[in-house]
Amino acid sequence: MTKEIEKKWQKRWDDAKLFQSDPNEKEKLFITVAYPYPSGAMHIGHGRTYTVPDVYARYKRMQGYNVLFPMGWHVTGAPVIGIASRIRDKDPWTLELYEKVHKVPKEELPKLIDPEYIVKYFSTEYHNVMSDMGYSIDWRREFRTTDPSYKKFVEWQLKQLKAQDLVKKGNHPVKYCPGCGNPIGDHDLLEGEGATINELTLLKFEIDGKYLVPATFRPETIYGATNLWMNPDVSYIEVEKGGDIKEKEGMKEDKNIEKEGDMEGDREIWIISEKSYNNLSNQFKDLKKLGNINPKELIGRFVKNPVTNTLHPILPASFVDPEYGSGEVFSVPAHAPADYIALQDLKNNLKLLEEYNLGKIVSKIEALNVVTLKRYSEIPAKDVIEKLQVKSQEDPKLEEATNELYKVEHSKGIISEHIPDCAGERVVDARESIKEKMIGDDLAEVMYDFSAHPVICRCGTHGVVKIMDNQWFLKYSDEDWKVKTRECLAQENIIPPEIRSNFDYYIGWLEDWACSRRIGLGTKLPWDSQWLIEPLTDSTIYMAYYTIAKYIKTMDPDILDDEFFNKVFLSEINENDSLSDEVKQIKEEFDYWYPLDWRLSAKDLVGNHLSFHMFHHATIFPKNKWPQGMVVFGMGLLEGNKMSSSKGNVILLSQAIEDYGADVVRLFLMSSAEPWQDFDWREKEVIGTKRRLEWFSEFADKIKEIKGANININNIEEVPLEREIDKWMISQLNLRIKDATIALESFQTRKALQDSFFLLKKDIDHYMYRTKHLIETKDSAVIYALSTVLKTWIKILAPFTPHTCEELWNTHGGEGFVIEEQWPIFNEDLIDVKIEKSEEIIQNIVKDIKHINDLTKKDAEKVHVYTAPEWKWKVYELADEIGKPDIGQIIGKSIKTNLNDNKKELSEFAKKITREMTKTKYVGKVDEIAILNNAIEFISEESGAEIIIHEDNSYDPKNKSKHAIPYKPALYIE
RNA sequence: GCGGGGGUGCCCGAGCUGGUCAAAGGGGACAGGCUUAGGACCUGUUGACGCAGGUCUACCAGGGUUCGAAUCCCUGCUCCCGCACCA
Repeated sequence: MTKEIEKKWQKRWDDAKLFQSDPNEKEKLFITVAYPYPSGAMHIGHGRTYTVPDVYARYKRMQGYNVLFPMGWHVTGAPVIGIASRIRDKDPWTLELYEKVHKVPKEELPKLIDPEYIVKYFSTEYHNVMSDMGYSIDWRREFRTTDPSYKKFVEWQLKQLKAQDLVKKGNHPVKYCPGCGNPIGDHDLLEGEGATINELTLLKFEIDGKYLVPATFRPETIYGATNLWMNPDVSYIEVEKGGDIKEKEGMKEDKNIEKEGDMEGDREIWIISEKSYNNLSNQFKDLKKLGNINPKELIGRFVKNPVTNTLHPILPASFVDPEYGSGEVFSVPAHAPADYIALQDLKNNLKLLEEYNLGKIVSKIEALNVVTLKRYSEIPAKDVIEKLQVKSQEDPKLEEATNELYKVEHSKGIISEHIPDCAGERVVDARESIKEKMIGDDLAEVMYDFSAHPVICRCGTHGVVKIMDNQWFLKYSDEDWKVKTRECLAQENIIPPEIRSNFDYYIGWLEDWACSRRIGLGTKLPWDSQWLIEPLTDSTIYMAYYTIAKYIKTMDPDILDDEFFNKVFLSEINENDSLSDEVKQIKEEFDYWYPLDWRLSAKDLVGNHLSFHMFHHATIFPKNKWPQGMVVFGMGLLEGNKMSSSKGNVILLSQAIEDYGADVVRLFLMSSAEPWQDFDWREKEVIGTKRRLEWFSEFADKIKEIKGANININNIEEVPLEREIDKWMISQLNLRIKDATIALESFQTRKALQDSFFLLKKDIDHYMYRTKHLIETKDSAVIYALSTVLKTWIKILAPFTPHTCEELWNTHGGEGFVIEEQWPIFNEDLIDVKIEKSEEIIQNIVKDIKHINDLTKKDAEKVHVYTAPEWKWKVYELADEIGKPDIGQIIGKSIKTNLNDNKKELSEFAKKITREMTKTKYVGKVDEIAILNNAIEFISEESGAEIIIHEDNSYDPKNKSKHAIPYKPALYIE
């Protein structure tokens, strides 16, 4: 039933072309949300992301804006290539994922061996589910990022950047699988997820004209080296470096290329572990394998320290990992707990000392201090080992000791006085300068390694760090560009505001970005066709493309040259231009919609997509075309756990629509959290949402029942309202409209619904409960109030639950589409705090009577009510004017204005009011007698007692009337 | 480490430009009403104490500012997120 209704309205909107937005005389609003990368089916997390802009778009249309809400598909990139090949290889994990989680039908599955088919299949899936959700998208502008005309657009953009000298050539390390011959991301890994690439410095220790090349994070500790470690049980090899220089050609082409050590060096022979060759050969491409070396022949011999020129012995150590670095370690016992303890172990290992005849050498080794630390001795490694009671090389606490010391030295360490050149410098600074100097003097090289081993590709091969060279980069490090981008940020609205400092941070932090790739779907670099444009780079200013997509999609791509895009996007129209009518129209459309008003996107894209978006707009477009606003989204949880397709912890959006209907899904997603917060899909609460929406649908029937006739919201019979409770209902309605409107203005969908749906529903419940004794009488004021509420309510909820609202609108006499109605405008005059107060007074009296009944364990038969006399109101007003609970002032002024002859009574009450005024806000005098009389039936019914309202205290046996306070009548219960 | 954001009642979560906050709303639990019955709906209870509408203790911990702090300031503890070549 629900489904039919939803389909019906979707078709009617479509037939009426409601969401096809073209330039007109109205004020425009252009909103986009990150276009999806369709490599899988849409789940409820995506549902939230795309519902928010739809709600906002619908809301703004009702406010009279001409809203453009388009959608496209970001299909460029590498992941689908991997997915396709895994499906081709019948990888069981992938097959199960696509069959069970993404629910791809059996007959479609084999077709997913084609990456193009994958994105086609899922972008169609996305399109269909978005339609089922009722999104108000202008589908005429739909496109994929592999469309020929889009490629032309991307090419134009890159050429713009190149012309502005914002593109350069360089090298970059990536995770790489030698087996597949491709770079690999985390999602391509069997093992080693989360491993990062660390930069190490490889130092050259000379022996016989060859080099041992241990790598380190801490080149400054070279001054504290005492020996080298090699693992006698590992195979080592000799490699020739720098013999072949054919790769130097690239440098001639581009003089801007940074000086790279591995290209400069002369021919050298290095000794490294056989296992590290795999990794190093991908970073130094001029590395050539020579012969094997027996480490046992080297142990006991001496190498030369590249900086101090001292000679260090080579010693055996089992802890040396042949896969890490070069499979060699230089030992700094003063500052590395592992080295310190390994040395201790060796000193005590007489057998080993004898085997290599090392006794004399080892006994002479003394730890050398490099770094001074407060509260540590000259040999901090020893301090830490003793503190944590590390027993041996094998002790697991050794790692903890190492981490602790590395951290402290990094953050607090100062280079000791006896170290030449950098004495007194902070460790962080000295580390950089020493590294730079050594590299400059050809005494060191930069190398990369994973933070954790092993890293294994899905194909089973061990991954390596490969230097991709002759890469193209966008110069996000360029200071002028950063300045412009910050300007762009400064003029944007950022929601939530806390994110602004994040953006600022990222703009500063971003360095040059590799914008070219070897594999994936995408556009070729216009000036270097061996490279594809990286998929974040091709999606920075695509919002501009939406504005003209409906025209250029069908145009011959050859026409779409630089001149065309320059005219459309960058030129000012003037009389002399000989633009064709077509180009002119396209340009006018772009100028109408741009700048973009709102860009919505997920939180994790702040550091890349969204920042790039600002970078590119800032440099390509003039200021008046810069984006105006950004809304950043939180994540989705499922029953408290993080949603993840790859772990199977998702509910597909199509499934949710099937189970609950689009409107329930929309309502839940919009009401359970604000867009930037994480929402949690809990089935129990979804069901609760469903019930409440049903209640809303049935509300009209309830009114009909009271009225005993059909309601026609187009023709509500107006009745003047006399009773407070009826005015109260209208007051609440206006209050809820007001709060919801303000909330929606800043995308607070949750607050908007909280006010306009959940709290308003409570108000209605209350009102109907409160007027239940009137309902049988077909009270015309009640019917009027409820009908008015219904009519407004349907409108307010229309952006959230559009199908339900259209249906209700349609079946209760509404004309046309409800989403074409004017958004309700609240009437400030009808929001009356005094009315609210009077209802509070009634509720409090009922509560108090019940409370007293409970305490006295008796049921009241008669309740006498006494209201506060005039002078007490005056005192309250006076206190309110003073504004703070200053008893002296309140009493003083009260006496001065002669409010009561009985000074004692006056001061007693003044004391009371100082306490009261911090609890209850003074909103002006209300006619308590009238209020009470209007509610006397209700109070009597609720309390089960006879209510007697006294205008004076002629009957007051227990002298209770003196307790009466404004807003708080005194009670005497019999 | 760098950067950002948090810690609220059984749970989730609002409030946080200081007083109307014992603290919204939802979920759960309990009681009552409606009803043949109810997981549906409505009403109420859900920190402690109190035989007259009140009092006390409370918003991570400790300190401070203030007539007054969940809300402002300092200190500590603790949790979450991002840190790149990837959408």
